[in-house]
Amino acid sequence: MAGRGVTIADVAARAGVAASTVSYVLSGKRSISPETADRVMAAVADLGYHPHAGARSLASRRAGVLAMMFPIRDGMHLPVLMQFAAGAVAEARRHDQDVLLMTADEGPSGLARVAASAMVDGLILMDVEVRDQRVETLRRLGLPSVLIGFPADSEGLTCVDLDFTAAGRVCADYLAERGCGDIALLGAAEAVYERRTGFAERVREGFLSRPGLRAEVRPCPNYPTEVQRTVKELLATRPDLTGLAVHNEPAVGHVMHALADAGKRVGEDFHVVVIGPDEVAERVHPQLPSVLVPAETLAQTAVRHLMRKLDGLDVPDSTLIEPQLTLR
Amino acid sequence: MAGRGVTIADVAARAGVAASTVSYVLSGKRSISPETADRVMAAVADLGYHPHAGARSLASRRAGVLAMMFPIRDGMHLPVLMQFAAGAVAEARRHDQDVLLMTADEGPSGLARVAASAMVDGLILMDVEVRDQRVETLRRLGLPSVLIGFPADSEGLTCVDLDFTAAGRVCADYLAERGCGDIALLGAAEAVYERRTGFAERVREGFLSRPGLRAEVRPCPNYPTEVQRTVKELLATRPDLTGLAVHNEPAVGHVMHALADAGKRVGEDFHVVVIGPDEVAERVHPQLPSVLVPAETLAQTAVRHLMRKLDGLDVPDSTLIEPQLTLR
DNA sequence: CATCCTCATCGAAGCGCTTCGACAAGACAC
DNA sequence: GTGTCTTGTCGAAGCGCTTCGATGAGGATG
Repeated sequence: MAGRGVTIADVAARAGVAASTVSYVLSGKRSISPETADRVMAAVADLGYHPHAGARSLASRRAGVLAMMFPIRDGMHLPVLMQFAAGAVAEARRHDQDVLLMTADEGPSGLARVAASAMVDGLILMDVEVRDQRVETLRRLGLPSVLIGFPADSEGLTCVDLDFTAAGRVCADYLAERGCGDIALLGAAEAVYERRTGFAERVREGFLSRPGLRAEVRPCPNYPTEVQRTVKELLATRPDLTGLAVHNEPAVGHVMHALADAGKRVGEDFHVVVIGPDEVAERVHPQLPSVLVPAETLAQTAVRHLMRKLDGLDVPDSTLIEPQLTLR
Repeated sequence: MAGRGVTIADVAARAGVAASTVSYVLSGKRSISPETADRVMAAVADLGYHPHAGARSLASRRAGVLAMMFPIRDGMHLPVLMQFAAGAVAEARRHDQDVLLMTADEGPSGLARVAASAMVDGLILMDVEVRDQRVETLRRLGLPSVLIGFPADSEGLTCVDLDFTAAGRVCADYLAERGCGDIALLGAAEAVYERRTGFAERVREGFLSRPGLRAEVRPCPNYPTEVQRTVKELLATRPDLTGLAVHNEPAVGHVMHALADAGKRVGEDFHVVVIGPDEVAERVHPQLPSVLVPAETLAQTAVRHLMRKLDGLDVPDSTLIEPQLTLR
């Protein structure tokens, strides 16, 4: 009943077959008669057998483990990462894989280590930047991988990301439907723009793409006082503004405060929509509609793509996930 | 230079020694002459050798991997988990260990699986509850482990947690020092209290322990409208209240709003302190002081304790981490 | 100068699994 | 009844590493 120390030989002995037969029953790689298979499975259950992961990976050259490398860095929005991690683990388990956690500060050498030690079969790289050091190493290692985000040169890589253009567009649509003709997007902090120009650009593009609106995009710093100042300036220069999209998680609370100070009644004569995770939009007053990064879907997609690659199947080079608008 | 496929035999050949000698150089388990060691290390570097993790774990009965099982559940505060995860990975790497990510919904059978497959050497169980199903399995498996949180019966287990009593006390102290004589603690949602009575009790106890204050503790639901109602009721029944501690992350924004509605000027004639992560306290206006769960310290402590256990060393059964007050 | 240590190194066994080739035993054709 | 396929099973080799016992070369000792 206890699992510790039960080997395939024990199972074979109990079922009265050879060890290799047990292996074939478990992997299904050769046909085995139903009677034998039943006996083997019964023995497996009785003994609580689980194959030794190391032995298996040594013999089969498959570790049954995926690595997930995620960023730990200022300005990262942690809850989304966590949802992502949870989604990835759940999906990986459906494919009988486990997930090894790595952080970006291990850098390229971390990648080299797990690759060379055959510790993992594949890799998911989160929060990939336009110029990402790890990408070159990744190419060289030839370890199957999926990236979340797009590096400058995504040639030959498999990338998955939120469709930020669509996200921008969804926000503009939402505001337009509320009757706003004069709208603005309060963007991410400069630092984020610098790191990931592509993604900020795409949101801008989507936001400005709806015809018939006076729309503009402003970057916005993270510090509370500067958020307030930015909002005040915006309202001063655009007195007819009635709709605002905020794509800057830490700023949302302060934006709301500044709007209240300026006498705007959000949800009535003024409309705000957030691009960001649910918590941020829920924890302000009034609660706001939001376009969220569907972390779980992203994670699932990434893991599935990776599994397909491990199985030698084709996957699209680039996959964009539709944003979802949640009304509150 | 590429690492893939380089074996200990390759290193041995290049250094002109036996494979076992390479192994001893790398592990330090037998004395090797400096000259030989140098030659071996040079070969290792030249070839980019990393031992095959599976082979190593098979031969040495040590996987070099720690499992971290964390909860995915409503009401969990995700950012803290993430900080925790990051801290654990960082500390684990310092001990040359990797971290396998598991989620609580794998339950006891997940523990059995990783234990029996010798995939991990030890286990960190996060967010342990008073009545936790996994604890019994854990005892039976005999896998070295460290728990974050305290189950009802912690006999024979190694547990680490924030010192919640101290956290409650720190809040009361902060408010008292600001001249508040009449204070209250707005607690967590009922659900959390039900699951983890111990921890809520301890905060209460600490908060009420400071003599000379009129203090009370109220549970508080998560929904915005109910938060507002709770605050209103509180202010109505206790007109002289000038200090509030909030131990409920999603509620903080709404509490601030309700206080503003009631004409309280936070930071001036009224004081608020948060028990929770930095982000929550930073993203409201005005920013609030907070007592944070020192996730990183907790994670480090947990990993260190686990490593000591793996090395057969003694660790205290129970460790309480001091809370930290951050002023803003 | 023979004896006994110590130190550095080697060779071989074995960890638990997968996989390849071999091989009986039927099933089928002729 | 001989020959040819399948089908189900077995035995053995080998994955890359650690570890144990053995060995040989010097030093120290008497």
